[in-house]
Amino acid sequence: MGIKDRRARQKTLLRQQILDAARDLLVRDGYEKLSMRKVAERIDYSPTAIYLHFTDKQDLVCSLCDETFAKLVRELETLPQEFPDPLVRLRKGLERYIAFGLKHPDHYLPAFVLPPPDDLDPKRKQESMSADSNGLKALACLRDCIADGVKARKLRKVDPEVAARAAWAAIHGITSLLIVHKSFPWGDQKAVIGATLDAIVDGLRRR
Amino acid sequence: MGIKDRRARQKTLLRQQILDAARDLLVRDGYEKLSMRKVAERIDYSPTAIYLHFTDKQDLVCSLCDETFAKLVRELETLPQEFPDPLVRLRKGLERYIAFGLKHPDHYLPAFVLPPPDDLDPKRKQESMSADSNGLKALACLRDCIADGVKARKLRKVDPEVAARAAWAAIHGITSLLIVHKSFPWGDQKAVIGATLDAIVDGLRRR
DNA sequence: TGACTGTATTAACACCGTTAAGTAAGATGG
DNA sequence: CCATCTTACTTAACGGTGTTAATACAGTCA
Repeated sequence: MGIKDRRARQKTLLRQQILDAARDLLVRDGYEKLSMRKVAERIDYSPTAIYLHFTDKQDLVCSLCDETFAKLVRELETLPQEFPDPLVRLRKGLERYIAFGLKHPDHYLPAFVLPPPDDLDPKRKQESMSADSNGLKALACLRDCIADGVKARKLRKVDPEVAARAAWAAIHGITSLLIVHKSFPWGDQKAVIGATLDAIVDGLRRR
Repeated sequence: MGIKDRRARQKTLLRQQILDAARDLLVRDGYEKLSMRKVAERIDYSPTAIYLHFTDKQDLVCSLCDETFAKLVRELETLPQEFPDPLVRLRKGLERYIAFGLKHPDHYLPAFVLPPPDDLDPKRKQESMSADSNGLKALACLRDCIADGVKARKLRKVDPEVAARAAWAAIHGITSLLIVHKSFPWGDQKAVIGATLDAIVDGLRRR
């Protein structure tokens, strides 16, 4: 039954072609310029062909985002072996998160900043935020890091779940602001980033 | 020469009508549903009539945002007399900022979260981010509060400008995430907000 | 060979922001 | 009072969007 296989292979291949084209457009022209028609044109298919692989534009963008999440997670997962000390690991992890966002703004934007187009479809919501999604994996890295720090008595006895969300909020804040309001008079960007990181780490450090 | 006056009055009146209609649509149906045509329909004018009062959609939305900023600033400016102690004032101010965002998500979204549609026109950028804009006034409140705290030796000797931006980033992070990812499993929202505020305030407190 | 299956296309719908051209009413100057 | 001129406004249209329905066309299987 190799025929079905070949069909499936071709299908996933085209799917990846679509994803690649969309990502290209995203990186090159920015988020608001991305359109189904342009993606289709780039791969020499009719616009409707995309709908055989993605239910709609949001689905396409979500798939892109998931690839992005996966990439971010891959960068964060190696942290424990790189930095055994939970304190420096925390710092480095936060730094790496911000750097990732600033390096891939057009991925960060749809994944974290922009509101999901329709708040109505609950199926997709669950799916895009399910427990094993890459989106939550990244947060889990942070949570584990904090939990380790608490265990090692280097951090205060906080609820790692809550503290991770708060820390995430803070680094998301600086990341998204720097991306979205590029022309804001930030002064020394690195200083602002540093101050944010200091606040987070100092706020959690045991004293 | 009352005629010119009356004309001008009518003009600003219609302008305000447009703004009100747009705000209504924004609050009622959310940001992505806002369209020039719907605004026009709501005030019984043709879509193009709006262009006599606003150069384009971005201009309209920016004007809405500015009204929003003004409202926020009004809520923040009274803080010094309400809370003389810089430490509690800082805390209350941050709380109030977050509450404002959560209470008016459809104002907060275009004003702070969403990317300005085109990054090309430098004139409007300067205008919307000029030193005396309401957007910067809010940040100035925060900066002054921190500066007061440093002077009163209640806060560490930080650069108020940098610290204010970092603190802003943090509260913007939690505010925007709560708005944009409403269905995220936040657990106890208040706990996360509290943890963020604790981190900011504790990070700045003198010890 | 004929029916079936899945892939891809064309045409169309209902929107969108925005512009160009035209209209009609009211103010102004003679 | 009439002609002109200004201003407010509308209609029609352009080029774009996401998405759907109907259709053609290939390859697979009985």
